[in-house]
Amino acid sequence: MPELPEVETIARGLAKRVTGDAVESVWLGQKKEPLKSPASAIAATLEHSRIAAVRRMGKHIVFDLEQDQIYVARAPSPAKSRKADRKPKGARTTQAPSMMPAEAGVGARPTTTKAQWIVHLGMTGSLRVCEPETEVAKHTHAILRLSSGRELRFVDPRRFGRLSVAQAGDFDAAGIEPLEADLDRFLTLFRGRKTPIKSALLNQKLLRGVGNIYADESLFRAGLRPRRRASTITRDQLAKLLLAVKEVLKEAIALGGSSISDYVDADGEEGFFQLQHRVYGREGKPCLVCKTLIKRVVIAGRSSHYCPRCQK
DNA sequence: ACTATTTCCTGGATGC
DNA sequence: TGCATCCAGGAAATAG
Repeated sequence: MPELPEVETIARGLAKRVTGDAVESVWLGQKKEPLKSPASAIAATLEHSRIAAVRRMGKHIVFDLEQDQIYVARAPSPAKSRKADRKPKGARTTQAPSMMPAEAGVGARPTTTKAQWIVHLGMTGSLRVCEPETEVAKHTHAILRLSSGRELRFVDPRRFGRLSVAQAGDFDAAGIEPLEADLDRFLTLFRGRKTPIKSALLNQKLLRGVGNIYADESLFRAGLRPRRRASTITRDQLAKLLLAVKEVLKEAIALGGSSISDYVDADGEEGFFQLQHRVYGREGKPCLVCKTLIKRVVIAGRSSHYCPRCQK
């Protein structure tokens, strides 16, 4: 269940491995859930693009792409392009268009277009760099063939993950980055909100990147119960919460994230922050501070763990 | 405009 | 051993 620290770890690992590489061809599976943009748009944007950078925005992994245009194709009529988009079901692979230099026309100048490939891993999504001969895992939904000869594969059994493309600059995850938030901006997020603070922390339109584990851990460190109404929390308590959120996220990034279920980073390494969890997954166990048994309640459909004594 | 609840998915764990 | 049931959870959709 990749949250901000896991996504950060994965993005860093991928950046190390594929920055500067180019996408030669793309295969997309027939399952439609993982594709947020049309398959044709994803393939067209990725193919023949260089990966200029890989970074994290909230829980999204953003691949910054650059593509040299040899010539600017005449825009096809809408009806024609609609038809061209309708590909047969099953394996979809597009071939490189034959670009004859003559077609470029005299005086045509190469231009570079910039775009982005955006990956959300959902619960069980993973991106793997592997050799072409590696057996294709079950639930593989996308394979990018790279000019280095390797492949970048998107695997996601539960299909909560999402792939999309955007023109450069068009993609902007909602909410503020918790690690960049200052107190004033943090305070405005909760002003007048009657929702439980746990729900507010999970709301990506407010704060991006915090998920169930880090919400629970942050609330424990701040001494706040998950059900506390956001608007009833004092400025001082929110200041403490912001510090707790940043501290938890930074510590988790330093340890490579939390490995529960089968999370591993781009190198197949497990994270170690799960060993630092003080409340998450510890229902019925003694609080590490006061020995009171940790409670679990459901908020916004999520398991929420807290110490009834340390958190008010 | 907010807030709360339901839905989508599969694999692993549990119970009989 | 086998089969049914439940649970995990991010975010979009739906309902209130």
